[in-house]
Formats: sequence, C-alpha cells, structure tokens
Amino acid sequence: MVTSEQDFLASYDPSGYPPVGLTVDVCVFTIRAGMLSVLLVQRADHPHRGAWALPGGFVRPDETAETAAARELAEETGLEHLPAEVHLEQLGTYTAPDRDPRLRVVSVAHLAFAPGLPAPEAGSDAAAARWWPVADLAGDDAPELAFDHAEILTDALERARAKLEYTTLAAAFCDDTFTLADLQRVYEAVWGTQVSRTPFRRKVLASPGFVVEAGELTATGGRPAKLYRRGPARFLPTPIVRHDR
Amino acid sequence: MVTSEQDFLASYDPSGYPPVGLTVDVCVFTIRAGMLSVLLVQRADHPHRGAWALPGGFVRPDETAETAAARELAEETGLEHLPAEVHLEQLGTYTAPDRDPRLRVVSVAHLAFAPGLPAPEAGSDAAAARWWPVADLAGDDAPELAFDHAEILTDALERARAKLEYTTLAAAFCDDTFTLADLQRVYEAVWGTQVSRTPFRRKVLASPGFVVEAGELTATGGRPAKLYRRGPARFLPTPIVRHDR
DNA sequence: GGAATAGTGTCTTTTAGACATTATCAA
DNA sequence: TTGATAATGTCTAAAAGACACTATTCC
Repeated sequence: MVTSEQDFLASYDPSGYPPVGLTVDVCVFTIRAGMLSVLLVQRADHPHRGAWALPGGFVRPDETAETAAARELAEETGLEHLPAEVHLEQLGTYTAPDRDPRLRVVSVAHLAFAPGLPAPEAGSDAAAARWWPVADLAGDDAPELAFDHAEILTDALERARAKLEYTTLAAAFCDDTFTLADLQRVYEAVWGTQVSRTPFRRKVLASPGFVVEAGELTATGGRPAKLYRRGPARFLPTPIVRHDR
Repeated sequence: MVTSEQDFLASYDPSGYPPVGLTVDVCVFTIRAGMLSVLLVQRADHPHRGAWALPGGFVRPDETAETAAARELAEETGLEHLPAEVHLEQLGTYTAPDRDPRLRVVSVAHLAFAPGLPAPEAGSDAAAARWWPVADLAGDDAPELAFDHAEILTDALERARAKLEYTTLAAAFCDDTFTLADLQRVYEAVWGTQVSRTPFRRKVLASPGFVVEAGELTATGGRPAKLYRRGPARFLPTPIVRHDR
C-alpha cells in the first residue's frame, strides 16, 4: 500500500511524480444592458486557438490562488487595482488529468461579481476580450469554449444564482448607490426570472444591514427613488427564494 | 507583463517554476454516540509529528482529486470500497505558499458524510487514527492540528451545517433505515441546537423524495416508529432553517 | 397502570404573494 | 394633464411555531 508519507518522500524526487501546473481561472460576472454577462478572452495560441476561454493564468510561487485570481482579474479588466466592491471567491478546483493536453494543469476556478466595468482590452495572450451575455453562450451560435471552461461556467452560474438567495452579494453588481428597483433587476438578470415587487422590497428592507439609505433621490422620468448603498451584512436572515417562472 | 501564455511555456521547462505537490485531505463526519465526530490521524513523522491531521495524501497521475479523496477515505476507514451512501464533495483548495514547510503543496480539501463506520485502523504513516467529537476540538485540552487543518475543519463544519438547511444530506448520516427522530437527532448533532418536532416532521414529510417509508417499524421502549429510507431528492423545496438557541 | 416514545390535531403568529392606492417627478 | 416610476397599504392564503392530545409499546 502506498501511504501518503511515502508519497511525500517521493515528491522530493522530481522524478517521483510528473510536474503539475497550478493555474487560476476567473469567471467574472457583471450586468450590462440588463443582461448577466461574463468576461471571456479569445485564445491566440494552441491549444484551443480561436476558442473563448475564462481569463486566467499561472499561480506564482509567492501567491495564493486568490491573490493570483485578483491579479489576473485586474490585468484582464485593465484596472490598476481591483475595486473594493468587487467580490471574489473560490469556486472549485478542476483536476481531470487530461484537461490540458500539454501537461497536468490543475485550475483553481474563482467566481467574481463586479458592477459595470470598462470594456476590456486584449492582452498579449488573447486575440480579443469581451463581455458575453450568458444567454448567448447556450444557443446554437454560441462560441466554443476552451478546455473545461463550459463546465466551470455552468458551475459558476449555479453558484451565483444560489448565492443571491441567502447572501447580500446582489449589491456587488450595483454601483456605489442604487435604487431598490436596480437591485431587483440584478436578481431578475441573474436568475432569469421575474421577481414580484412587494415581497422583494419588504424582504430587502427587513434584512438589517443589506442596504442603507444614501439620503439622495434619483432624478428620472417618474417619481424619484431613494438611493441606497451596500450595508455591512453579508448574509440574509431569511432567504429571498427564487421561483421557476 | 508576464502573460499566462508565457507562463505556460515556462512551465514546460521544469526549472521555470518550483515543483508543486498536489494532495487531497478529507474531512469525514459521522455521528457517534449522538455527537458529530470527525476522523483524524496522528502524524508519525515530521513535520507536525504527533499532531492530529485530516486523512489525505497525494493525487496520483491518473486520478482526479475526487477519485483520490475516495481512495484515501476508503483506505483510512479500512473499507474495501466506499459505501454508496457515503457523500463526498469538494470543499475547497488551500494554497498558502508556506502551508507545508517542505515544498509547495496545494491541497484540495473534501467533505464527506458517512453513517456509523467501524473504528479506523492506523496506517503506516499514522501513529493512530480515531473519531474525534468536534466539540472536543475546540476547548482547552483540544489536540493540536497539523498544517492548516484547523482552518479546513472550520470551513468544513460551516459547509456541513449550511448544507443540512437546503439539501437532503442529513440522511447520509443515517443507516439504511431510520426514523424521523433519528433524522432530527442528526440535525441537532450537526447544528448543536434543538430542533422543534412538529415543524421538522411536517417539513421532512412535505419535501417530496426526502424520505420514503420502508414499511417497517422499530421495536423500542415506546411506541414503534415508522422506518424510512433515503429518497431520490437532493435538494429541499424550502429550507429547514436553523436558529441560534 | 405508568413510563417512554411516536404521531396527530389545533391554535396563533408570522410571512408570502397579489393587487390596489397614493406619491412625485418630467414632458 | 398624462405617463411613468416609486412607495405604501391591505387583503388572503400559506407556513412556522408552540403545545396539547392521542397512540402504542415495554415494564
């Protein structure tokens, strides 16, 4: 029986195990034109040349996976520093031995929520970079996704949808100040369903620390709406449940 | 700017990056004597000699992390094959560069729920192996945990407690047949709180596919209870919420 | 019969959901 | 004034939670 201690000793010998590459991929969601969208880059090189992929890259020796994901995210979105309101969390790790044809690459996938961000620029490793509405990634003329990124995206979507139910993370999609209608539209965009107004407003306002009044009003075509900011709460006392339909 | 493609090329050269070890750790919970318990092994070698650790080991070249976790779990519990009712899922990946003093080791932690299992045997790499009530891992005479395993355990506990709210996984802690009182005791053991009977029973029986009647009765000191088996459902239509106190 | 445990009925309070009503702006 | 959007009030139905009551076994 091979024990883990023997494995450990074997690992001191570089020939004991084949090399393992450690990367991060980031599935960053934002809402653009009312649609849930994800940032993808088009690969300039083999393998999967021309296919669209989640932004990502290798974890450097002094980095944690999360640090590397934040760096990649800032680089790909062209920002000097990642804005504090961007939410970043680990999604899961993808370890199929043949997921990269060149060598064993293990990817720690991350999930990020961001308010409106500037249009991205292509890096030197990417032919192009753009926001894709997630609805456009399912149909017949959906682009091919590289590696196992379609699976990662599916998992990220499900995680994001579930997180809106019991956390305050929907506000991470909003600008610094926002109305309750803005927040409701986030839920509707992410879930792809209608949300009924009255229970939604009641629930949000009854959740301490979800939102706090900013003291200002919007100036739009209708009655001005109160503006809110993100509150300190991270979890909802009782969930906002989604319904099919 | 270092791009991920340059990183990829560098990784073909073994000297481009220091070697990365890929391991799994498994946080397997069961309920013994009414207490939520976790399997720990006592380390026989440095580093952290004598400290208690989560069972785990290296991922082999042909394995996924989940396959490796299932293998380690079966080995440590002394079982030939992992019983089908054991639930195993990925918890998260721990990547702090210095979490192992010998070389960079990235660990994909897993979470497992198991019904009553035999007392484990120590492997060749472990001085001892035993089930620890999680309540005994917090106090003053709690054992020292190796590496970052205390952090992993904390994350696993929180995940387990949350999962009972919206999934049917509590039944994974039960034997093949069980009573509703057994199931309620699972919730109470994992959450460490009281659960009130009437709403609990109503919720369980109103959740299609959570449990199905086995058609038999217990023969105990009181009125015989109906026995149930695990149903096909994996998620609850509405959550069973925990309350503090 | 009494203790112990399982199961059911019922009452009250809370919450969800639908919908009507009022409020405040711009054109 | 009209249209648009925000905010509030109200009614009904469903669910949660507490608790009492009944049922069935062993001693």
